[in-house]
Amino acid sequence: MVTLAEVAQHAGVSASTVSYVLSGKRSISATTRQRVEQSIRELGYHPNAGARALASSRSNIIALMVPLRTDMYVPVMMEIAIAVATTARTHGYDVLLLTGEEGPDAVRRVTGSGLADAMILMDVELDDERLPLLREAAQPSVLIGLPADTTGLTCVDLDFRATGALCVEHLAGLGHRDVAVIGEAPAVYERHTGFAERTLDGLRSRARETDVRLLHRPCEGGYDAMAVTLARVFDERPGTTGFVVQNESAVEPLLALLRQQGRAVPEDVSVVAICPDQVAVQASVRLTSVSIPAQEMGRRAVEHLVAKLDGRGADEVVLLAPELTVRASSGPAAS
Amino acid sequence: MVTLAEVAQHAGVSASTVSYVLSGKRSISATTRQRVEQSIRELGYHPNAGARALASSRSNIIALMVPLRTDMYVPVMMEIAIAVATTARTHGYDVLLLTGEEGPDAVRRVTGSGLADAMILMDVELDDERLPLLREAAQPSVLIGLPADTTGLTCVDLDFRATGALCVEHLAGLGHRDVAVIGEAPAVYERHTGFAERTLDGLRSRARETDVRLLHRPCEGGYDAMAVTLARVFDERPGTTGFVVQNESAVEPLLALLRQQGRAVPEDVSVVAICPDQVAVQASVRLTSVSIPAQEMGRRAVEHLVAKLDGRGADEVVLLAPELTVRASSGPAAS
DNA sequence: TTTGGTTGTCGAAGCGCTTCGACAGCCTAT
DNA sequence: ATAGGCTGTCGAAGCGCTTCGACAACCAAA
Repeated sequence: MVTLAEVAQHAGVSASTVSYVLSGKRSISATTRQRVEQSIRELGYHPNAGARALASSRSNIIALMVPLRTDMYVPVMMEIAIAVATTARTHGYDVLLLTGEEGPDAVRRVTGSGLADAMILMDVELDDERLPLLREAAQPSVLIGLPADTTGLTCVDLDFRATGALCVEHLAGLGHRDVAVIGEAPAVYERHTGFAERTLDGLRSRARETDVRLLHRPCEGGYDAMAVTLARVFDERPGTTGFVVQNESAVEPLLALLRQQGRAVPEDVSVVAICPDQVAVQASVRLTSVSIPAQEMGRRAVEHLVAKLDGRGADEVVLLAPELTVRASSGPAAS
Repeated sequence: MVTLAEVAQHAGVSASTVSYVLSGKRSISATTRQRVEQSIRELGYHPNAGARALASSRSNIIALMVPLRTDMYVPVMMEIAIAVATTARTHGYDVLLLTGEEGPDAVRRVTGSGLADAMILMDVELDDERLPLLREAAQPSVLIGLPADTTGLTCVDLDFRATGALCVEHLAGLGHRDVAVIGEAPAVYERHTGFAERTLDGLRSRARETDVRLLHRPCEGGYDAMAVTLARVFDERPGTTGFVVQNESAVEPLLALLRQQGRAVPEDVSVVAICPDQVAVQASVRLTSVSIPAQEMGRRAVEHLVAKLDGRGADEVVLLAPELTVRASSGPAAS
């Protein structure tokens, strides 16, 4: 294990000089810098992370809390996590992976131990237990998601209200009057996950404005659950011609069932999904969809955090504008 | 920020005593221990991670390298990652998330800086550039996956060879004579990912033994790619009655296409998938499948690592035995 | 009573780094 | 020539913890 002192000796300078070469916090003559850099390379020196953290009280680590459950949005979570990790690296940070399992304790542990300089939280509930801790914490944090009370917090999320509105608007514009919403699993609503409720909000308010009748049904993923839900939908509203699907794992089952019932997409029934683009283009019908900008969210979260760590940037709620891409699953309502 | 010294003062003991209470490395009288623990609680003390790492040269962090690409097995990767994180926590370790992006440099950075005490690598290629570094590293490591040369390494993986054999065996036992294998995307084979080749190996050798004719076709995920592939299969082997699918994102498209062509599953055609159980039961036909024990793999990897860190346990290759669950997608060959 | 072994506690050294103040050397303006 | 301001470098003090050796205090055996 090569140390700073050894590099200094090898280069014939003092330890502090080597440190300043590394950090760039004081000016160093070109010749000295080169000599030091040469020694670093020759000896294969890597600064010790612990020592650095201790001396500078900066760990250069960002903690990322991911939800423990894998009952929803797995690809989205993964994409966000990877975007966070790669973006963090470009700013010289590493990422610590925490699962939601520990809950508030994890926040205490991280803020108390100086393990991480900052935190990113995913899957935030409307009234999350962790929020008070974050407000008091010395370390900055960013939420991916939107809780009920955002004072003193910074959040990044898709504007799900606008997303809901956009979906209805699209279908209304095509002449659909009866629209069914296939929502997330009931459990998601029960734990008051913000995005699900906000989407519903957007759907409903725009439906009112455009004179669309809305039927909202939560739905577990999978074929069987979707079959039951779909039967109920057509039972209650036989004239349904439009679908908005928020549950990723209900999309393909829905398409299969519609096909099976002889309802053509998009001739008889239009489907709009809220899902990552990748899912939309891989489906058996290329789906008209509002994409979930997972990478963008991860990237933005890290950049906000880095700004805060550098003393720039203040608390702020960033809602990304939804974009609807028309593909092959939606068309004019049959009339 | 409360320090050890402050706790010591508050409890009326020396710093080292507090340290020994925390670590349990020396015996402490019950009364002293209680007094110290009381002070820790009252002051809300959390040991500083950096200081600890520096003094003990142990960071209590395990690095996890996940593949950057999300072109395959996303749910599996996610499940492994979460299993690693939760298992690590039960042993007092945190997990650092690294993406494959940096490649060998990431290994150097981690081993050089003492950032982590150990590493877990996913998505290992047959002849991975990172392997030589791992063999030399002071820190122990575990691979999830199986490279060509495993000397000096410890690996955990599903026995994909046996998995392939098991799939063929099941279909052969049902009387199928012409079996098509829908493989991973061509890129996966090109980069010599071990599991894909080993599966193929197992499929082929058992096919030879059971007198089954095999047709292997790599396939990008998605509906369109599957349609092209399927057309080719029936073109070349019209008598095909069995399918083994390794590419998760080809499963649902395959089922949809078969249905569309009027081929009933499992009456006309049997399908066996290699995928997580969750995917198998959520499909439009409940799939006969060999499950990928993602959680188990993550757990085993961590436990091996912890054993090594404790001075127990040696290098070893652990191949988990595959298990085939018969569901509704396979049945006797029509004859 | 002395000796020897435990048990529980303490003090001090040091892990490898950052950072502050000091200062030598030089250049420019007086 | 002198004062003042830069630049580039160094020494030393710590960051908060672990850990080693030392050593009182006690008990049991001789």
